[in-house]
Amino acid sequence: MEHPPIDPSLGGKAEEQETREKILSAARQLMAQKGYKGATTRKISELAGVNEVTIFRHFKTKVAILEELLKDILDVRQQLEQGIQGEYADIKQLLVNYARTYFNLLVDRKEILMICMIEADNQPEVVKLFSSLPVTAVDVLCNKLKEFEEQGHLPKGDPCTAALMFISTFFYAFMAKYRVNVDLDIEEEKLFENASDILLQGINCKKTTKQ
Amino acid sequence: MEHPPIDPSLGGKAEEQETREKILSAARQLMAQKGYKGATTRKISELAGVNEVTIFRHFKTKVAILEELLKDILDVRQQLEQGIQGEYADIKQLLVNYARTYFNLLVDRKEILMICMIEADNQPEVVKLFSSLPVTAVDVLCNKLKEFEEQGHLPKGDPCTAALMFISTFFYAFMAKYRVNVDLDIEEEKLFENASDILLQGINCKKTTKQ
DNA sequence: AGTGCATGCAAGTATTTACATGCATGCATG
DNA sequence: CATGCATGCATGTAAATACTTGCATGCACT
Repeated sequence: MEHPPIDPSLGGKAEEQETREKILSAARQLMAQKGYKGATTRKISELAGVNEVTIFRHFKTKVAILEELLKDILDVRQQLEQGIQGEYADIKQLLVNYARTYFNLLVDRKEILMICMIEADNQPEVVKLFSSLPVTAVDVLCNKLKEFEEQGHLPKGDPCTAALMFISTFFYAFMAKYRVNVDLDIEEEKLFENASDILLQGINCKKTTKQ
Repeated sequence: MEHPPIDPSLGGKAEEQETREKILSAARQLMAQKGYKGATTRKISELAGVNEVTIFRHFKTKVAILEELLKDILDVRQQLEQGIQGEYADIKQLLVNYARTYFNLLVDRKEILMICMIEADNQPEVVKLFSSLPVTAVDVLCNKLKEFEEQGHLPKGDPCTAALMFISTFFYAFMAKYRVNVDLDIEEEKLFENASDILLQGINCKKTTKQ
């Protein structure tokens, strides 16, 4: 019923794109909440504001919608590595920045991540997609910490566990906020900062750090 | 078809209890994997090795099964507090012990926790049940750390974030292992210990701690 | 004016699913 | 032996669900 703005660069496809996007968006939202089975094609069509048949004109089957949605998780490593490459005043600033980058990546993909989590056992490939984000985040951070250790900027330790703890913290904060709606009683920026402090100094350590 | 061993203490109810338990166990397993909708009464009956009708002789409706399952999460605080009360050689030992206690509590309830996570948006009360475990774990640990700070065993800091980081680590490890089947490349006991070390000393700190 | 294309609407189909009913079986206990 | 009780089995039902088909509408572009 809606018609495309006259935009020659899009050809005649603007309308099609729009409905397709509306369907995908509605499906993403519903599947994240209710799971694949809970997101019926009827509900999707209602939320998208289109007729149910229209869904099947755009997607051969319901799983095709899911498969389309799942394409959005990939290529995360690059963004994470970018967030860790720049110049920072000190390691703490790097950590705070990395925490923010990672948390925002999670939030940007929250619906798809939820779908993967919920559907983990029904769609096996989904597992890899889901886990790839935190696993990559741990890996990238771990490598950076190792680098610091080799350069003498950090004492030798267990960078993998450290990275795991750091990433876990924001993974949990993310789940608490967007899946379970628990209030953690701490602002995100404050959490990034305090967690970075604790990761660096621990809770039992005098603050005697250089730089 | 099976008949109860002659056990007067159980009266004539042993048989009934047994099938009931078989149904609950099958439902727990399936719902944790496939979600509430994915666990059809037919599949439950097959896994339980009973006839589908038998399910409805024991439970009025399918949700009644779910409700029954959800009763198992409660009363966690007591167990967590017990695990933190005893005498320990040093704070690190206390942390390692607490980590183990918490992780085991998660593992013991893994199916129900997964169900809660998956069904979070469909069964609203479920959310509270699910979140209660990590939230309580953070709370109990946070209180203990505050106590240490007041007694001068730890410098003043941010015990809440510290507790959150610690609990998050094992929450993530738990999810990785039991939901996503990711191998973290570290044994659990080792993880408990290394995480405790890092929480206490950080990664940028000379080991000059009294305990 | 005419053609194509995306969509809406009404109706239908085959399957799945939660749940019901009636009947038969077999053990246990009085 | 008789009664009760838990279960199996066959069958049924009403709703939901993924997906189909046929037809009408209205905009866009030629």
